[in-house]
Amino acid sequence: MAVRIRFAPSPTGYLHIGGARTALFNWLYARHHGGIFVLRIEDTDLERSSSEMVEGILEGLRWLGLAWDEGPFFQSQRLPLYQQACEQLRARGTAYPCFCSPQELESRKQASRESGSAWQYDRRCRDLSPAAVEEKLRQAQPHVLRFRVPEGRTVKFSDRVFGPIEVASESVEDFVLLRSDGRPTYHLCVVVDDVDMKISDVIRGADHLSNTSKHVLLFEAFDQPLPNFAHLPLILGTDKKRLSKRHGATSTLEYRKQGLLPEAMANYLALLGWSPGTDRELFSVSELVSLFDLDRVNRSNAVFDPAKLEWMNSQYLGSVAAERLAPEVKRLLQEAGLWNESWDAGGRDYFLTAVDLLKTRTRRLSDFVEFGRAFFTDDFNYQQEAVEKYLRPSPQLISALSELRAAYAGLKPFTLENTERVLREIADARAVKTGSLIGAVRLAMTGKSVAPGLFDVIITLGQEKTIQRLDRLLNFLASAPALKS
RNA sequence: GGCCCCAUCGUCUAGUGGCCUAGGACGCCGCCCUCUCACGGCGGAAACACGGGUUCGACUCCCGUUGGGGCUGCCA
Repeated sequence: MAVRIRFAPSPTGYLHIGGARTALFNWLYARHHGGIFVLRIEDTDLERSSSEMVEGILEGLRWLGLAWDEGPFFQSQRLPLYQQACEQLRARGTAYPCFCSPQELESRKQASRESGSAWQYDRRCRDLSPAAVEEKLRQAQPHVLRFRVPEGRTVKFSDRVFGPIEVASESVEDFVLLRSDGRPTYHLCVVVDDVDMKISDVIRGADHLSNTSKHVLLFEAFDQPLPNFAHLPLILGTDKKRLSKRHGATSTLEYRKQGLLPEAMANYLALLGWSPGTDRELFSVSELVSLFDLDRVNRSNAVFDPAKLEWMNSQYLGSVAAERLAPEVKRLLQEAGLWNESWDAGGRDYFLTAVDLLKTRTRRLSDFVEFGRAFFTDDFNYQQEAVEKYLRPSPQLISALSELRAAYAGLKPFTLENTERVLREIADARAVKTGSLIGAVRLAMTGKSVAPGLFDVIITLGQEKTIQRLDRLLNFLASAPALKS
């Protein structure tokens, strides 16, 4: 049987981490089995759905590289299909109109709660006489359509992750299929659509595990075979509560904004609830596709750990080619107003070298802008703590610096070896600790006490800029005698 | 409350009755490398929720307890 799977988000919220993981698992499963990945937007609750949310969800999926083969289909545009399905059920007697108003229901629910018993729809309208129903209908009494849950049944299905599940039909209530305004509900739509779209495997969050018994009953009512079900354990926040807006940046797109690489995100998400069974943790997307399958999906919920995600991102940042990072860094620099057009042309090599130097020291893309500022502009300040640490202006330091400046100005091949040799010689000759001199020069070059290897920085910046920056530091020292010594 | 599900280091996980004095990863701590930081390398602290069974033998199987999660909407 052809593998056809679907991701069916509801546009009542953004694509959060849990949704992204569900989408990823669906996508991986489809790719692994050479199947079709259908995207379906479940927007039957139109008050709470919005096109902005839809766009955000699509954007999130695109960012993660989860291309869909069919859709997006919108349930709001398939209403006739659901109406027709309802008529079918009605004709077969497996659905009935219910005239209880929300208020009535609420008060009865309240009453039963106060008496200490568990509430479930009391089926008051389940067995109204045909005449009574007709009369109420003629009076245009508002009503919903409910599913007639069979009695004395054990609903069974086998979940690919959770195994065999059995539920007594008594614990399933006569749920609503059609709202009083005629719009269908989720339970009806999923089943109708999964049948219509010939979905072979339903892979979704475990929050739907209990709902599945309703769906199984519906499939049966339509005389349709069950798809395979696979429920994914939920992703929880650090407080072990289900992930929600409350937990900060849970929108997937928010992570893009924070400088995450989509491949790192996908890699991290793949390992939440699934394991390849080996000690390896870093996988390319194509490796994930070939390794992934449902049989190694866990049953227990997982806590989302931002620290590990960030670590994984740093692994990708450090190992990926500078060319891959270039467009991302460019975007960030443009936003920061630091982008120089020449870096797309003659200055390309310089730009890529800078990216290479910085990438093992970054955990997020945004670090390129802050941590790497001195590579992209002359407009940087001397970090206060770096000044305090490396600029105790002793006569030796100052004369060593000016000697270095002079030596660098005349250095013929301005290479890594030469710049380092010269500096060390001067430090020795002036009885200045090499580390101190290096620290001071690093401050001159970057304004910071932390940076890539000094001589890498120097030869990347080039002779001219190196000298300019040494001059700037010398001026600073000359005009700042107030520094504590 | 009722129904369903889950339970290995703080977190993600490996483990499928003896290979476990429980392995890996993140985070944390120490050391090495070293011009700082990062990378990398080495080492350390850190877990089978509890109680009963079953078995020659349980992290692994069964039952119970506890804890956690989900559903219980004219949300999805």
